[in-house]
Amino acid sequence: MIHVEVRHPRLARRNEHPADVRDRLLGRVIHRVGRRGKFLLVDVEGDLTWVIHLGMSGRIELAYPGQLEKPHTHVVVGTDRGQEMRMVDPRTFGFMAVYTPEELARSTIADLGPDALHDLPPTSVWAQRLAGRKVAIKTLLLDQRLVAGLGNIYADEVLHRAGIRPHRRAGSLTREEVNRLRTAVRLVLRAGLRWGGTSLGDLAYLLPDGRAGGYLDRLRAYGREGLPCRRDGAPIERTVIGGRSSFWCPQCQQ
DNA sequence: ACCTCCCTGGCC
DNA sequence: GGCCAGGGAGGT
Repeated sequence: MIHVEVRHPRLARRNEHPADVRDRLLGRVIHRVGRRGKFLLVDVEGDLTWVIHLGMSGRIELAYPGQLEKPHTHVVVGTDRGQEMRMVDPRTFGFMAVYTPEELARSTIADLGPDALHDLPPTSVWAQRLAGRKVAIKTLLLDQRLVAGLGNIYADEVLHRAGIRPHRRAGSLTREEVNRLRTAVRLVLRAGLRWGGTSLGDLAYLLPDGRAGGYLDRLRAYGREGLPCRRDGAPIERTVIGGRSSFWCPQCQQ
């Protein structure tokens, strides 16, 4: 059984009535915790789905009541087991929502694509969905409706691994390139997980035990403007695509 | 298929 | 002071 205290109403903004987050979860039992892409999906007693997204700067901590709270602790979830879950989010781009089945079906969660790690579509499906599209492939990789889970860092890493320029029109990719892209998604995400994810300089993201993830030192493109490409030594370039910084190698990415 | 906005904090 | 930042939605 849980009880929720939402201290910053902005984090409950996705519910029509922000108080629903507290009221609908009060005294309920959690049945199952799942994930699709970057969305945490929790099945709650009473046919409710509790959706949690960390946005850019959100993190979840476990603590015991009374332990010193970090700044920007905006939601506290108490349990009958003593431990509490705290959502800390300086920029408040994260959110929590509690949906009925009807609300869930109307929400953007319903449009989420297959999870990039566990339900990666076959190359033929990728090819179909890319065909005729004029949008930059980088933009499409970030569109969670195609495949759910890639963010700005991993999109750049995937494109570097696949040897494809981020500005390429999605529809211009050959079957061979689509296949390389799909393979790269698996490789890059698994490597990222194996190394504990990408903790950047600000250490906003850390592993649950407080250590920094080690993938930053293994990045091949993201954040490496002017540094030598780890495949061929050419200096990595930075451009803006769809409003997001994009890093790529002008030599090994076509 | 683009832009802008939502926020706070860190860095130059 | 201005610029930048792991994301996503909404409007043109």
